[in-house]
Parts: sequence; structure tokens; C-alpha cells
Amino acid sequence: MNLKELSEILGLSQTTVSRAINGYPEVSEATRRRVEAAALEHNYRPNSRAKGLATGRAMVIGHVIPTSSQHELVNPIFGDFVAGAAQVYSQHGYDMMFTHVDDREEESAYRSLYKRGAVDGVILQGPKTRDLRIDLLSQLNVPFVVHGRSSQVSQPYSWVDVNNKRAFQRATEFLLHLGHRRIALINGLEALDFAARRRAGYLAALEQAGIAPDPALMSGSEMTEIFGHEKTCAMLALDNPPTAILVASMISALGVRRALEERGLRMGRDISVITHDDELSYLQNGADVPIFTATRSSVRQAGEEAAKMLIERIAKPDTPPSHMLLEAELILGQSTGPLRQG
Amino acid sequence: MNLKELSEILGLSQTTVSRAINGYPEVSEATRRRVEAAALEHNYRPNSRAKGLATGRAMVIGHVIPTSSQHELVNPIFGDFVAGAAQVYSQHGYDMMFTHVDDREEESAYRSLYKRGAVDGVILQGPKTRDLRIDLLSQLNVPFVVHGRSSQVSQPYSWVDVNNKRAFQRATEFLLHLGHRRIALINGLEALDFAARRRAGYLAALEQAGIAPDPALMSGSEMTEIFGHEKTCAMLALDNPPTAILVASMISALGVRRALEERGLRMGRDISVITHDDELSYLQNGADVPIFTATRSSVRQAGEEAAKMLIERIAKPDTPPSHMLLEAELILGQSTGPLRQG
DNA sequence: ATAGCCTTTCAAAGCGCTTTCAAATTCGTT
DNA sequence: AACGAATTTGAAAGCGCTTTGAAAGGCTAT
Repeated sequence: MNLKELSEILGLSQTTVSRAINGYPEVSEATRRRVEAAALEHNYRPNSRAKGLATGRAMVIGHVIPTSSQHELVNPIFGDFVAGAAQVYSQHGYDMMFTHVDDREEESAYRSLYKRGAVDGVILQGPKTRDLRIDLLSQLNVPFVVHGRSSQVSQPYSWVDVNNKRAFQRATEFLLHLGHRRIALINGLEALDFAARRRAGYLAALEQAGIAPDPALMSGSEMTEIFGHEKTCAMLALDNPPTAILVASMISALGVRRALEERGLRMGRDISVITHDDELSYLQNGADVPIFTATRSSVRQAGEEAAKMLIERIAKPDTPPSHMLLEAELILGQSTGPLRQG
Repeated sequence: MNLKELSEILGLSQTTVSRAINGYPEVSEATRRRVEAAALEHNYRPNSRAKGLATGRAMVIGHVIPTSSQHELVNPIFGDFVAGAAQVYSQHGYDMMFTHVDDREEESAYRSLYKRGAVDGVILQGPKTRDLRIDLLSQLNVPFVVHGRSSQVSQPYSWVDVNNKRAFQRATEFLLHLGHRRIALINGLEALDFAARRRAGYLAALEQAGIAPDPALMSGSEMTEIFGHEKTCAMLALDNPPTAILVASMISALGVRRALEERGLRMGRDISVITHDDELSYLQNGADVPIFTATRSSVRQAGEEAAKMLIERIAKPDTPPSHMLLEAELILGQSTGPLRQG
């Protein structure tokens, strides 16, 4: 059932039927109702490709998933972000498209995705500290919004980010107030901008307190449970182990907790832990009282905001870039406590 | 840059250029090279909507995410499944599209997605024991593959599934061999087929051993960490607590472990735990020696297989449905041990 | 040179929609 | 009754591609 057939059935022109369906004003109420009834009855759905070809809009938003960051697609944080975005998209009639590409071909993928008209805009995930994709997308003139920022990119672009630096600075300061001096950082991949900023916050707090950072207490990698476990084990085996640990994700924090428990250390008493909590829907930080003291910021909300911003940009491509900096809360849980003397 | 412009630049007809680009044989090698060079130089990408309109194929696979199963999109298991599928899609030139819909409109969404030509095929996720979507899709004549099965649907359809029943039956038998008699089941949502099958396996093993199932030891819900924790707490508070627990997911198992550790119980010694392990990439079951004894099956692989099967179906829509039943391994970890005499 | 056969190229129709511009109809006024 | 304005409908072009059916060009064999 296509437009032609439907209009023949109704004894109307394609023009009128098209208008009636798309809510144009120059159609009489009577015909509109007639058309709508017939469309429903015959289960007519306009072909989106034909529509897209005629209008020049795909009504699809693209997300590109590079293969190399193996865990990206699979990353639970990504999942919640996308869930938030998806909800906004569907409210505005957009679909969401994923393209999975080898990262050597990533540039080509972005170029292709937009130029071939498959999408109207793009969300850029997991920016590095100096992310070339941003230059590429601006140059291609694709409407896009970055989830996060890229510190070393100077030209303006739209982004939604959490104040990662301040969050980790505050968390570190809090641990310092509790008397801790040996504070470890188990970070995300520090090639990624958010991790670099968290590190900067951590370092800033240490410096302010006049404490020299110890490389043995700092590490960053893909945020898996295993990594949190491994690093904690390694650090606890040091001659001068940390008395507090700052962790970049709930997932890694689970590994940290496992390592601590294996050694009979109790969080909050024997050692303090603060984690970043993205408010993942299936991995909440406890029920009533939070398990972990945490810097908290909903990644799902970030997804919603980024989606809104992108849709706005698509509608008005020539507005100057917009930004949204979300502050993370520092919430008190059971995993922190004053430094125990010796 | 479109086909018309490119062909004018080359002084060729659109026909010839199109053929050269798409690798048709009736083009001389010389012109083909010339066309390819020009396409590259001018960065030409055929418009996919126009192409789709002309060929009738979208080169897109659809996944529908109902909103009600709030965690579905966000579900880490879903993420790994999709990662596997995405990889296969991209190898075959397909993109992947997600539609996020309220589940009251799910029927309409499927209908729409295919009829309006947005996708060439669909993957059905998380089937219920009696899933109406399967009837709908067959009736619409959409190529589709189900991840999992729907026990109460009798008509044939294509699926990729894990032998959930056997996996949980074996796991239960193993616990019985170790001497356990009070075995708890912390399951997924039992309206979903995979969870129902796991329960069936569990029950079959108990029955064979002549043990009457105890409703107080059985529960199913969304597989979150919190749920695993809550249920374990509740069950341990019983007059006659379980000595072994069977868990449907690593995520819930983490909650189980947390509950046990809070009470000072050690897995493998004081209480036995077996979990299902989907081999999530960022949540592995330990490094060398598995933490949990587990029924293991890669959900990522399932995604790959389902994608292959679907692409096959799209190519040959009239072949009879195919099936793939993956067996889960029972791997021995540190979380199980013989029943301790009370 | 010519016929016949490949090989290579092209013009034009068609995919299903939107949208411009023109035409037909209706209505309120005089 | 007639006119202009406002409302409602329609014919046809166009979006960028593929593909059919025809034509042109290049061979070989006579």
C-alpha cells in the first residue's frame, strides 16, 4: 500500500492525501478525516526512504562505534547514555542508527554516514583529549554534539559534559579532610578526556594540600571489574599502601571491593573508597544508604540532554554551539571514614 | 556531489557510472578505473535513501527496544549481544537501527518499521514465554530472528538460543551431588522465556532427586545487583536458609556476594553459589581461576550468530526457519563446595 | 567490404514521496 | 447575479539512484 494506491482508493490526488497525512492546513476537515480513516484501515505507512529523498531529511541520528575501543558499545555506561538519548529521539520522531567500524576507518565512516544522507546528525562519544573527529565533523558541517569534551580542541563545538575535574577534586579534598595522605587513583583510560580531567582534579587537590603525587598510586585503564581488582591488589602490596582509593566507575569499584574483602579489609573503617557513580539503572549504589561514597551524575540524563541539544542543532544549524556542564553531587556512603592511626 | 554531477564531470552517463561503482561486469576496466578515481577524488558517496528507494533494500537491520522493560536497552547483556551482531552487520554492509517505543505501541512500531521500508529485517529480543510479537512478525512477513525462544508459540520461526534448561539442570545436579538440599534460585524475570526455562531445569533436577521445591527459595525479577542482594538477605533470614544459591546473572551474583560477605559467609565454604555467566566483556568472571562456578555461554557470540542467520534469511526469505541451540559450559570456580555438616 | 557477434555505453522510466504552481470550487459582498 | 477573495484540490516536476531495452562501437570471420 503506497500513496498512489491510497489516493486512487480515495479518489483524491496524491498531493491532497500527502497533505492530509502530514497535517498541512490547506485540507478541509472532512477530507482529512476521510484520508486518516482510510490510512488506518489500509494500514498505510509512508515509505521513509521516499520521504527522506523528497524532504532531504533522514529523521535518523547516528552514533558511530569504533571497534578498537572494544568495550565501548558494550560499556554499561554507554548503554544508559543511549537509553536516555533514545527516549528523546523517539519523542521527536527520530530513529537511532549505529554504525560499527574499525577505527582506522572511522573518519571515512563519519564522512560517509552524513554525506550519503543516512543521518541528520551525529553524537560523538568518548572524546579523547585531542579528538580529531571533532575537526572532521565541523569541517563536514554535520550537526553534532559531543558527550564530553576534548581539552585540546580549540574551535567551538557543542557538548554536554559532567564537571569531572571539580568532582574528583572535591572527592580528593574530602579524603584529605578525613586525614588521608596516601590516596590512590584508579582511573579510566587517560587518553580519554573525562579521565584526564578527573586526574587533573585529583592532582589539583593534592597539590593544594602540598602532597606530591605518587605514580605508584595512579593508574588508568578500561573500567572493568577485573582492572579494579588487579590494581587494588597491586597497590595494597606496596610497602606504603594507600589508605584511600578514588575509583572512576562503579564497575571497577566492585573489583576494588572484592580485592579489599579478600584481604579482610572493611571499607570505611580500614580503608576509604570513593567512586564515580553514573547512576546505572541495573547497578545502583545500594538501596537506601549508598554503599559507596560517590561523585554522582546521571549518565542517562546526559544522554537526554545531548539528544535535545542535537535535535535543536539540526533544526537550527546556524546557531552558535551550545554547552551544558552538569555538576556531580558528592554523596556520602559507607565506604569512607577518618584515617586510622597506624 | 551526486551521481549526475559526477557523470557530467566524467563525460559519461549516470548508468555507466553507477555500474562502475557497483561493480557490474559490463563496464570496461579503463572506465571503471577512471570512475573510481573520480569518485574518490570528489568524495562521492551514493545517497543511501535514493539507493534504497531504487533497489527496495534499506541495508539496515532493526532492533526495537520497548520502554517498559526499562532496563532492556541498558541491560549489559543486551549490550554485548548487540556488539556481536553489530560486528557481523558491518561486515555485510548493514547498519543497525534502534527504535525506542512505549510497549503499548510496540506492535505498531514493528509494523511501521518494516512496512515503511526503514529496515530489511528485525531481531527480536527478550521473548516472553508466549510472545505475540512472533505472530505479528510472521504475519507481516518480515525476515526476523529471535534471540531466545518462546515456548508457547507453536508456529516455526528462526531463533538462536542457549540451552537454558539443561544448563540450570546441570548446575542444580552439581549442587545436589555436593550434598546440598536447600538450593535457592535467584532468577531473571520469569515472564521471559529464558528465565522460565532455567526454572524448569532447576525444578527438573530437584524432582529427579526427590526434593520438593520450596517457594521461599525461588524468586525472579529484573537482574540487578540490588535484587541479588535483597533476595539473598531475605533468604538467609529464613529459619531454614539455603546452603546453595543458583543465580541467573553475574550482575545479580555480585549482589549475592555482597550480602554473603556482609554476614561473614565465605562462598565455596559456608555457602555455594553458581551463576550464569554471559561472558560480558567488562565483567569477567575472574582472571585465571573463575570466581564463580558458572554456566557459561557467550552472549556476544549469540549476537553474532543471530545476525548471520538474519542476513541469510534476508537473502533467502523463503527458506524454512533455522535454529541454533548453543550449549552452556559448566565451569568450576571457587564459589562451590561440599555441604558443610551443620 | 560486410555480416554477425560481443562489448560497452546511453536515454529514459521508475522507486514513493513532497511541493510548486495552477486550477477549480466555495463563499461573502455588492 | 456577478465579482473578487479565500479555500480546497490537482498535475507535474523533482529528490538521487538503479535498471531495462536500445544503440553504438569494436571484433572476427567470411
